[in-house]
Amino acid sequence: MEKSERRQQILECARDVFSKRGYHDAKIEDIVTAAGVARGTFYLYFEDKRAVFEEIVDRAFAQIGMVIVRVDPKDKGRTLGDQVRENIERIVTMLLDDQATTRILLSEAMGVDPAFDRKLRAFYEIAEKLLEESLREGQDLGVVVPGDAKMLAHLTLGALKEVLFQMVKREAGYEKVDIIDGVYRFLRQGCLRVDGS
Amino acid sequence: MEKSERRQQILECARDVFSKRGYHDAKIEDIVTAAGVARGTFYLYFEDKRAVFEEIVDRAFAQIGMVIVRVDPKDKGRTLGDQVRENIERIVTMLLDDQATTRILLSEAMGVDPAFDRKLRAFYEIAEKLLEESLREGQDLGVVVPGDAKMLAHLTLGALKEVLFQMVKREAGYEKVDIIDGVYRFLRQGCLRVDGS
DNA sequence: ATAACGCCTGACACGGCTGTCAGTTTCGTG
DNA sequence: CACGAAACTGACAGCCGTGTCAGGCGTTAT
Repeated sequence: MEKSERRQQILECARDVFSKRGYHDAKIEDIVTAAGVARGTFYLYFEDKRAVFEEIVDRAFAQIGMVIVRVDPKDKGRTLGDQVRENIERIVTMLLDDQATTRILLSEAMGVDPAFDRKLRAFYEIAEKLLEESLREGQDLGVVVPGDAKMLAHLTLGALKEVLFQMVKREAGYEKVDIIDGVYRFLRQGCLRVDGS
Repeated sequence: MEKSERRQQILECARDVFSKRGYHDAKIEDIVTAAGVARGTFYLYFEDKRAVFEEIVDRAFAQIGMVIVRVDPKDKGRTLGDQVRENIERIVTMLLDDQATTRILLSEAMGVDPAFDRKLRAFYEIAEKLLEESLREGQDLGVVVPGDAKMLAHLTLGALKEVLFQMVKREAGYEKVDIIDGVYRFLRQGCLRVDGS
């Protein structure tokens, strides 16, 4: 078996094990057993446990980064709403496509170790800033409600994250299109229809 | 020092240590050092590490349970909107009041061990079911948008959780009232004002 | 004074997991 | 086939944190 091939195989097995057991409960032994190789082989391809984990997360982040497209108000072909919706669709599609990794991102990644936590936060902060800026632009254009853009970004991301988390954690069987639709409508109109303040 | 007093003291120190370092990175040594007692003393009051952690989480859940009040459509004194808002206010107040515990609940609790994870999920499921039912009632009354009530529950809880998480994780200085307001408005009207589907 | 009690102590044994490395097998090449 | 290189193996040493327990110390009762 070729070197890069084996590496990839171990990486995938590690991903599955992390996804199932969580970072701390995943033993190197589990990974190598899943991959059908000996303990030592693992260390030929990866520095240590944390290094594999980091690579899994890094790849996932890179993919997410690729998939987000800035909304363009001047695009005459598609409405702003469509563009937003398409972003949601691309993100959801990607995450549902590799559910094991998504499970890792959304529930196991935090609490690995302090240094790793910082790294994670740095990424989230970038994503968040991007969304926040977009929202602020949207406010100037009058397509986003006024108010603290940063908080709106948190609210939005939180809602999306939770639904996806539920989707991958329990194997709750939403259809992809239902998720996209549900999230989009929630962003457009919230959920309450009460009078008052 | 009295028994119950010491117990409480160790509990609080444990909470702080867990909050700062996360469950796995928190050593018994850290806890007893913080409490200014010897290693053995800890084990006079708690079965083991996991038992303290469980107690911290249990107490927090109990408190949350106390604080949620069912919305009553027949209440003539307060509108439904006010009642929802008051629920948000009570929850937010409680969680911001003990930020260390909130930090534990929102970021360290998952991934402790498989058995504990199940327990956590059970709780969330109850909270979720409660909200889901309320939303469904609301839909019958026409004060909640139509659509999958379970998904609306996830979206709502996710948005709330994320904002609180940001609040306690970074020491981002929102005012309590801003959070309550932000969340409430998000639930009432979402954030997008675009045309189309 | 001393016994009995409650509370506390910290050195230590134990177990589990990691990362290593000397040795083995497999592969490719002349 | 024979030889070197490359890939793999798994027993093992070392580490680290846990939970224990035999004993210490102060206080109250006799």
